[in-house]
Amino acid sequence: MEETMQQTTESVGCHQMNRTESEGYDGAQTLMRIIGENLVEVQTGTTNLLELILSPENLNRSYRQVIGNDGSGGVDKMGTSELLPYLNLHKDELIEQLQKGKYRPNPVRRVDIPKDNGKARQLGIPTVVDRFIQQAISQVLIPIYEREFNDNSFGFRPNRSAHDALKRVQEYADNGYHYCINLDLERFFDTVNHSKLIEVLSRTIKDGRVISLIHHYLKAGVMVAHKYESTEEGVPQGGPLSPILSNILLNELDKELSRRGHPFVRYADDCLILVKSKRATERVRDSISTYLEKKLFLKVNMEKTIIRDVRGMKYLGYSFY
DNA sequence: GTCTATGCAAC
RNA sequence: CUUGUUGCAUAGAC
Repeated sequence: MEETMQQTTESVGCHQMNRTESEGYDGAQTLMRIIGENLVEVQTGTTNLLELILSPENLNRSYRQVIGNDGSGGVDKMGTSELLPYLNLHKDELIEQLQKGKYRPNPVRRVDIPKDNGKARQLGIPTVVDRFIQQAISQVLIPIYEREFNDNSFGFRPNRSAHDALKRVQEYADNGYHYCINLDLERFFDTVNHSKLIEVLSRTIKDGRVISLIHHYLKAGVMVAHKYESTEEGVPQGGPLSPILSNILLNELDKELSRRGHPFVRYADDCLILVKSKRATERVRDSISTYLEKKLFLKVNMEKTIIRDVRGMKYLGYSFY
């Protein structure tokens, strides 16, 4: 075990780019330190973001996260156990391709899993190497976007739990917001509009190479029973990068709700809008639905979008009473 | 405070 | 070869 970790540090942490571009490498090191220690001062407009993603520290963290997540209880860790040998052989080539914008992600693997309600959830599972790279991207985007995200957004974010979200709903309810609209976005992950997401990303991320890499991940396609299918929309359910991408897009919804003065609580795609009067509920529901469809290109499921008194409302697995 | 390992939950 | 992010709990090592 300890030997494996030692190997890890050497293989993933070893940096061949250091020889050819020591200046860029040192810059990345510095940026890494700034992001880690002081979120406020990092310049998101940097064009050095890719170097930050490919820095040894970030890649090491990414490796350990990907390995650690696999159910390594004992028997089945075949997928991730192959990552270290692969990186030992190909990491220089991999990093070079990523730097030159030549890297092409592999299609995701389609796996259907049954949901509670009997329907199937379609997972899109990237290869271990792509999970590794996506994790590295995610780790750099998280501190950048944590500053931009809304205080009422709770899903997929560090130091924020579903319980925190419920407490926030309770606070609003106690302050006179007795009615709520529970928006249901139809197959949200599968219907994310690539152009819109890239547009929103580009406002903050100024390193075109990173934008391009993420775009390639969105378009990587999917293998369904040994047949390739292109992906024109959606983010893969199962990619390490997908949670933050979903929050980046839905942060636009948060901003719109704030602009209109509507209190809300959002956990991933599960959004609760709170209003004081019953009469306002349908008007708000309809205008926000129009916004989601026209501006964010997301479909609202009107049948499953429920309006009711907060008391008795079921949210994030709990009921209010 | 950092880090391993189980287990549960939300989406 | 059922993936992912996040949170909580328990045990243990510094």
